[in-house]
Amino acid sequence: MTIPRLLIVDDDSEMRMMMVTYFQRHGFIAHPATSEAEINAHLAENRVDLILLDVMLADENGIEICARLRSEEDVPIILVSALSADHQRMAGYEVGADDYIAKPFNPELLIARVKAVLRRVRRSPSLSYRRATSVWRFGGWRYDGKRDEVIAPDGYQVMLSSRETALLKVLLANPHIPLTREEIAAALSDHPETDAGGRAIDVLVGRLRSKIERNPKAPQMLRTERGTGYVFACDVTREET
Amino acid sequence: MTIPRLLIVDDDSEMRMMMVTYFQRHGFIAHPATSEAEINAHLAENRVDLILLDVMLADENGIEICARLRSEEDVPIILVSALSADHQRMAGYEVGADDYIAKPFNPELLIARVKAVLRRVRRSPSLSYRRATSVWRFGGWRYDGKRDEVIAPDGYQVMLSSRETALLKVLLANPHIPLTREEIAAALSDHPETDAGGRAIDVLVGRLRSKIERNPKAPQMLRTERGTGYVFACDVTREET
DNA sequence: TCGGGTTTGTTACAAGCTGTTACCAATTCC
DNA sequence: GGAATTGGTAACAGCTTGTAACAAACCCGA
Repeated sequence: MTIPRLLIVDDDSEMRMMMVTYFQRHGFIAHPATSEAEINAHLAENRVDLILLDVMLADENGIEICARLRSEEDVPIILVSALSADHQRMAGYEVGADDYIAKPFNPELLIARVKAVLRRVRRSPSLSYRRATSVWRFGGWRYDGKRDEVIAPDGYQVMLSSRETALLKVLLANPHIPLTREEIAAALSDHPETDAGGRAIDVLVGRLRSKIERNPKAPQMLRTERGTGYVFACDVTREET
Repeated sequence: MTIPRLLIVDDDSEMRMMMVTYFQRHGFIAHPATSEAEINAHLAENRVDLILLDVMLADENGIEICARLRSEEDVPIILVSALSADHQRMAGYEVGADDYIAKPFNPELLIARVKAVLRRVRRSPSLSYRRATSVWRFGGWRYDGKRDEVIAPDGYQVMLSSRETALLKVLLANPHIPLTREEIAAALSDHPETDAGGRAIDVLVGRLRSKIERNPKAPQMLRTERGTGYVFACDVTREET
């Protein structure tokens, strides 16, 4: 039995890190996130068994995020919220949450409920959830997630390294959404903090550009958002297979 | 989608019948019960999708009943109780309950939570019993565990060494799950530590690739997860024989 | 028991991947 | 305009992986 992988989504950094370390101490693999973009970025590259989602994020609504995730994913979601009125709980269950836990919560009870949901899911010998990789199209390009093939508009295949592919997946999961280097690094690696300081992401972006941009000097798709990070300025369609 | 069948267990007859009729009005099939004996009798004759079990029965303990049921059945159980202290809830989750709802409860919320559990159950394909399945299929290939035969998509038989076969079996048992060299070594041998240091797994993987990959230089199934190990990126089905 | 073929692990080397650094260009801010 | 900040990228070094070649171990029939 593999170790359960959780994604902890909360915009209060203290609470977020508290939960992450608490779960890690109890034998889970736990990653932090703060926004829908980060969730998507993380799901694009990582296996996740369960998402603990705070309902009140800075300027996003956990209920809506939950609804959107559920409309395409099957990943278990437990909503966490200071709002404990019945109608608010109902709203959570209606968008497909597996459980709804009120803050403040008893940490042990939280773990028990997480385990209860995981137990139910784990019955099937299925693997951890990972965003369905099928075929993606963007600006004439084609990425086949199953074969890991990137096909240029002219039909030729382009070879990407695994890291470049991972970056591409993160970008495809967040078209038109500016991503900071930190967000990208967090989605790409299991040790988000180690990447701090270096220019690894910049170089990686440069390498991907050199392979998928017609003119890497004037990137059309993988654009720089000066002072912020990068944006994948390209419409993306996902094809079910 | 069939109509969910519930079993309502409560010794307070008014509460019991209230719940039964309430659920029936909301499109469920609901049967009443009052004791462990009745539960067993009902389970012996009927399909049940979920049991709503009151924790405090006349002279029986819902927690213990839940534990006993769980030890032999996989039926979802939601505990209902006037006891709402954290340690009492914990006790419920510990014996395998899927949820624990305090009395008095909001009926709508109860239905929402029942649905949440049922949704999860439906989704996960029913556990396939460990029958002696000996034929596996993966990406056009066929592996007959009984005869130890590996048949290529073109119908030709490929000869694998025993070690290669063992590796294949490990991979077939863990499709889509990244395995470290250590995990593979541990699964293959009884002396995991002896393999440390060497490149035995790498070479073994290379040899298997050369036999089952169409293009061993660009493996489709037995992929490398750089920095981690290997993944069998291939859907696997087991055939009953 | 011997002798050949087969299987398996080890080693060594080549190739490829990735992060870091350093330097330069572009942009922004006074 | 000039300084400061930010981003691009070439070059490099360290590390990981693939695999050929070799040797030891194993198997099996004569």
